[in-house]
Amino acid sequence: MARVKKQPPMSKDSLLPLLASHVLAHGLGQASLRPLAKAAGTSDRMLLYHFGTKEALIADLLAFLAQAYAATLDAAMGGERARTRAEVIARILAQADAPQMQPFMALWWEIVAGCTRGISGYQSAAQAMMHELLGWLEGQMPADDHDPAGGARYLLTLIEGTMMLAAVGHGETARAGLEAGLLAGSRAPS
Amino acid sequence: MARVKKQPPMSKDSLLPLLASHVLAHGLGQASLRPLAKAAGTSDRMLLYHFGTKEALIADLLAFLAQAYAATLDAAMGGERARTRAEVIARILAQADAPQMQPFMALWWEIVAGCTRGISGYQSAAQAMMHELLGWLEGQMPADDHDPAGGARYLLTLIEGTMMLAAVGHGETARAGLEAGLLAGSRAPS
DNA sequence: GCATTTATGTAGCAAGTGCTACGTCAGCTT
DNA sequence: AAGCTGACGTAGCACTTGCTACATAAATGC
Repeated sequence: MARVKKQPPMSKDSLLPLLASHVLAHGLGQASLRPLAKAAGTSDRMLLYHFGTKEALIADLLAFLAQAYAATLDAAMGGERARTRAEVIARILAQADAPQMQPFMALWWEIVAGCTRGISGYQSAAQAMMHELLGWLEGQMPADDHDPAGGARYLLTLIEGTMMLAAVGHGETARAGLEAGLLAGSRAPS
Repeated sequence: MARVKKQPPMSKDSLLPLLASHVLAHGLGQASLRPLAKAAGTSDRMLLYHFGTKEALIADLLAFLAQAYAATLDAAMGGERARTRAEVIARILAQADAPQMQPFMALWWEIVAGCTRGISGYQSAAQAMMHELLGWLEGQMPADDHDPAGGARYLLTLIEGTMMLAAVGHGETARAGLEAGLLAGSRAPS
């Protein structure tokens, strides 16, 4: 008799990737137990069995997503160093526009919104992602940069501002601003 | 007989301020008809009667909030011009930290998140708010600034990046970045 | 072999969701 | 006076929400 294949018994670790991809596709705010369960091939009952609470599930999920984000960043990391700060920004914005990053971007603003409402899991996940990005940025700074640490923070601020403006349809505004600010600033101002 | 005082018959215009203050206090994502109605002193039935649909209500509400935001900005506008870009930023960040702006900030990220999910009302409200802020910024630029238009866009990008980092608890990162970038850039870099 | 733990299914509950059906009562027109 | 329309209240519907009660089947320990 062909026995029904017993899949290895479904743990948090096996569920999280499925849940994560569903959240990346459909958003965090609309994530409720039954749809999540269907996406993972189980029932809401089982999600609560494994995670205890929806809140705990979301917290675990955010931690997992932060780690997935770090991995995606690492994968996109390659290439030699940029030579100017403007070049660093250009590269990163190109990366951020890549389709593989889009779901993360959409998710990101939901996380930021959650932070302002004071939910603890959100705040720690957001800080982890920012920390990761900042570390990556420092590594990307030009070799001859004076103050790479401060510069990375400065560029991070510019980048996040640009992403936000892009998210609300003011991408052109940000691009014009970078043009006027960074390039004018990096050239010798007479 | 003391007649029951007929209050002027409750229109969109009389409802919107009440709805807006409820949303500013409790968030946009959790706003459902019955709580909104209670905050406005009516029933869900009446909200739908006046606005037709929850979606339409939210759209009207966002438009109203954008206008309220503009008014709040105008009220905070006073004073003479700043002398350097760094001073402009410092003033605006001080304004943004003011308690009266806090509910708007909390709301703002929900709007941004909504934009990335493609809801039309969100996008137009967000663009209106950004347009307003950009206009205000241009008026605040130092009198002797070369390229005030481009500079305002640059500063807007920096400001929004700073606000986001602050929202997720990386406010220090942004402050350090501004210190390293703007101040170092405005001084003659030898 | 037997008992306990672990993993899973089925049903359901109380609360909340947007929205509708239907009745009522005032004011207005004719 | 009759009829109509706009403004409101009361009930309710179908559905979703997070979560629980209960049963069971398999794995595991002794």
